Amino acid sequence: MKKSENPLRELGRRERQIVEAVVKLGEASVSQVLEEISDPPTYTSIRTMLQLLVKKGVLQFRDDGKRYLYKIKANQDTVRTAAMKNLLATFFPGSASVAIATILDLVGDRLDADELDEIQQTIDHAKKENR
Amino acid sequence: MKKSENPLRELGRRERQIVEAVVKLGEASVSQVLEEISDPPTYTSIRTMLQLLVKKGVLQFRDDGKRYLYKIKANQDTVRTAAMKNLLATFFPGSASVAIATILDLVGDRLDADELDEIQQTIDHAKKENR
DNA sequence: CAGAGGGCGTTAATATATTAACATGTCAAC
DNA sequence: GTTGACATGTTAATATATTAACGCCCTCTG
Repeated sequence: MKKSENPLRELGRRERQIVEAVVKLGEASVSQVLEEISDPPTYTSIRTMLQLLVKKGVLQFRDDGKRYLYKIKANQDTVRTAAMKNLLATFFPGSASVAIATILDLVGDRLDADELDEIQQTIDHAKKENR
Repeated sequence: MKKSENPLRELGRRERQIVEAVVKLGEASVSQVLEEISDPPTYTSIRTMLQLLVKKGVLQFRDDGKRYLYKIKANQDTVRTAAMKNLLATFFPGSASVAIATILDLVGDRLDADELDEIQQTIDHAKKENR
């Protein structure tokens, strides 16, 4: 099967939806994926897709007692970074600050002081790097 | 055709790729989309997809002399925000700071002082809001 | 132990996405 | 004025994604 820098971009609608569910859950059974999806097909269909995605090399699975648990094959961080990179290039070309503003806007209230501090530190760090 | 909060999520592989190209370019002709895509099919194929996407209500087009220019139908900001929201929920569940750190990491060197200041101001603003 | 619930393996049918051929039209250059 | 580049309209073939049926195997429970 074909290998890509960003396997997530090579997928169809449903495939993508399922992979995203798995990524979000970290590691998931068929049932969990089923619950995660808002407009799900049958249990069997999801299972077929998961198998297909394994065959394509996007997911991997392991035995957990009597059922399987699926997770993404590539490194989590790699996938995250690739996804963010793509998003920036597509929706926020050359304006990191706008992207960050959008995040802050989205997170809104649910942002506690600790997280804000973490972000502040990250910024400070970037400033030093850039000096 | 069906309408969705986030039309980008309803698309197949190629459809998505094409829409992303259009979004990135803001407004684009068939040729421009063709150039934007790394592994493009024929000119005619892209044209068919663009037409289909118009029929689906994802894109709109207008006459520009002898050719058409396509752009996304929904509001740009809405699309941006929806895309970011989805990315956060999927890849950075509950960790806005990690997402921001990832951005800063990605942007890296290409980040000039002005942009850093803008970001800083955004953070400051968020801090006040949150007090 | 019979039956229900839940899981997997295999295979097939269907829907949709994807690619592209063919016919036409326009404009600019030779 | 004829040719070539580039554009569109229409229609069809093909590939792929998507859905799901069917059969079998466990394990729990009445």
